[in-house]
Amino acid sequence: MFKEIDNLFFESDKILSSLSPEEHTLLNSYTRPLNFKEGQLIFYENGVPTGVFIIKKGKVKIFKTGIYGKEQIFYIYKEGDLFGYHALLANEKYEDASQTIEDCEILFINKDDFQTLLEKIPSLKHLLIQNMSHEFGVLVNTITILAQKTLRARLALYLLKLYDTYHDKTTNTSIINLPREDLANIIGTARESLGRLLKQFKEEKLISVNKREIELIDIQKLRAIANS
Amino acid sequence: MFKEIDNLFFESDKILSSLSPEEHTLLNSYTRPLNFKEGQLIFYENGVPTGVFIIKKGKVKIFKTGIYGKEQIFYIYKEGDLFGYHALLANEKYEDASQTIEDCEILFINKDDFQTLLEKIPSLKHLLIQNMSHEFGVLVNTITILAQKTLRARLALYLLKLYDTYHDKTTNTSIINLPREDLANIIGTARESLGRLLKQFKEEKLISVNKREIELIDIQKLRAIANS
DNA sequence: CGTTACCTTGATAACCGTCAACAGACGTGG
DNA sequence: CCACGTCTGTTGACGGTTATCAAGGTAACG
Repeated sequence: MFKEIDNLFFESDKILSSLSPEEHTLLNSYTRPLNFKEGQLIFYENGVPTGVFIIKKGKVKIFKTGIYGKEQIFYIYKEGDLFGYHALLANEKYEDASQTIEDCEILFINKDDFQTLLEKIPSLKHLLIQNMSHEFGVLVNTITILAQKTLRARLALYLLKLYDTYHDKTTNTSIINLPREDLANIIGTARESLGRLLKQFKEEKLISVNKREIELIDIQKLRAIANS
Repeated sequence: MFKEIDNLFFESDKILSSLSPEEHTLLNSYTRPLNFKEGQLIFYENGVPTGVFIIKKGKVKIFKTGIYGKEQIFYIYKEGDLFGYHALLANEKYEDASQTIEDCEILFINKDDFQTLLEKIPSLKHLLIQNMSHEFGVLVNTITILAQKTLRARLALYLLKLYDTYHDKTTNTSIINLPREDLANIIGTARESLGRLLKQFKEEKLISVNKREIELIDIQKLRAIANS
C-alpha cells in the first residue's frame, strides 16, 4: 500500500550524484563558494534569479510568505541538494524564498555558467526535467496532506520526514532541531497548537523533547498516526 | 501588490501556442483523436504512462486520492491544454489521476512519438521545462492558500479562478458548472460546509446559483474576500 | 543584569467536519 | 407513464479541533 511518507522527498541530490566524475568536475569548476550564517536569506520572493545553488554543508528552508507575513515552508534542502533553478528556467521572478536554518557552505553557479553547463552536459537538462516531474508529485502529495489529514497526522508525518532530513550518517543519529515556529509553518498550524501537540506526543512516549531538539522514540506508532 | 489569484494557472496551453505553424502541423500529425464521455478516467494513480494528452474540447480534472478515497483536485485543464507528461518524463508511475468532467475530445500522442517530437522540435523540451517551473510556483501557491486561508477566502479565490476556466469566448459568459463534491474537493472541505457557504454567498449577493450552475455577480467583493 | 527572542500554558470562541434525515433530479425498466 | 433506486444536494444538530488572545516563564546574549 502507498504511504504518503514515501513521497515527501524532492531527491534534488540525485541530480548531482547521477553525473559522471568528469561531468562533476566540470560542474565544480563553475562554482563559487559562499558562506552563510544561520538565518540569512539566500533569495527572496519577487527577486530576479541570478544563478543556482548547491548545498555543501547545512540546511536551507524554502518558503512562501502568506497572510500577514506568515511563512509557509514547503521544503528543507540539505547537503548535496541543488536548488533555486525553477524561476531561472521559467524566466520568472522567484515565487518563493530561501533562508538558511543553520550556518551553511553553499556553492553558487551564475546564470550564464549554468546555461553553459546545460549545453556541455547533455544529461543535465534531462535530469532537471526528471527531478521537476518528481517534485510535481511531491507537491501534489503535500497539497493532499494539508487538505485532508488532521493536524495530529500531519505532525507525525513531517516528524518522520524530518527524521530523515536530520539523519547524521557519521553518528547514525537523528535529532530534529529547528524553531517551533518553523515546524509550525511546515505542518500548517499555529505555534501554540504545535506546542500542545508536541507535549501530547511526549506524554504518549512517541518522542522526546529537549528544548528545541526533538528525537523520535516510537517510529512504528508515529507511522500509524501518520497514516490515519 | 501580489494577488494569489494571479498565480493559479498552469498555462499549459502556452506550450502548444508557442510552437510555429510548421511545428504545430508536425505535432498534429502524431496525434490520435479519442472521445471520452463525462466521468471517464483518462489515467489513474499508479498506472504506467503511455503517452500525453491534448484537450480539443471539454474539461478534465486532475486529482489525487487521499484519506478514505476522498479526492483532492488540484487542477482543471481545458481546451488547448497539454497534460499527462510529468510521470512520462520522470519515468515514474502516475502520481495522480485524470477524469473528464464533461464530454471531451482528446488528442493522444503515444510515448515513442512524443520522444520523437522532443527530438524533432528542439524548443519543445525547453517549453516543457519552462512550464514545469511555472507549475512549481502554482503548486506552492496552492499549498500556501490551503494552509493559511480561511474556507471563505478559499471559496472566493477558486470561484474567481473557475470563472476564468469556464469563460466562454464566443458568448463572453462564464457559468461554473461542476458537481458540489468536486468543488468541495478543490477548496479542501466537506460537501456540506461548501453548500452552506455557497448559500451564504448567495444571500450576500456575491453569486447566483441555479442548481449546480454558479455565476459570479460581485467580482470586486469576491476579490476582497479572496485576499483576506 | 537587562533585553530580546523563544517557548509554554490557560481560557475562550469560532469554525468546520461529521452524522443523520430528507428532498429533488434523473434514468431505467416494468 | 409510473415506480423504483440511485445520485446529488440541502438542512439541522452537535461536538471536536484548533486559532486567537493574553500572560508568564525560560534561555540566550551582550
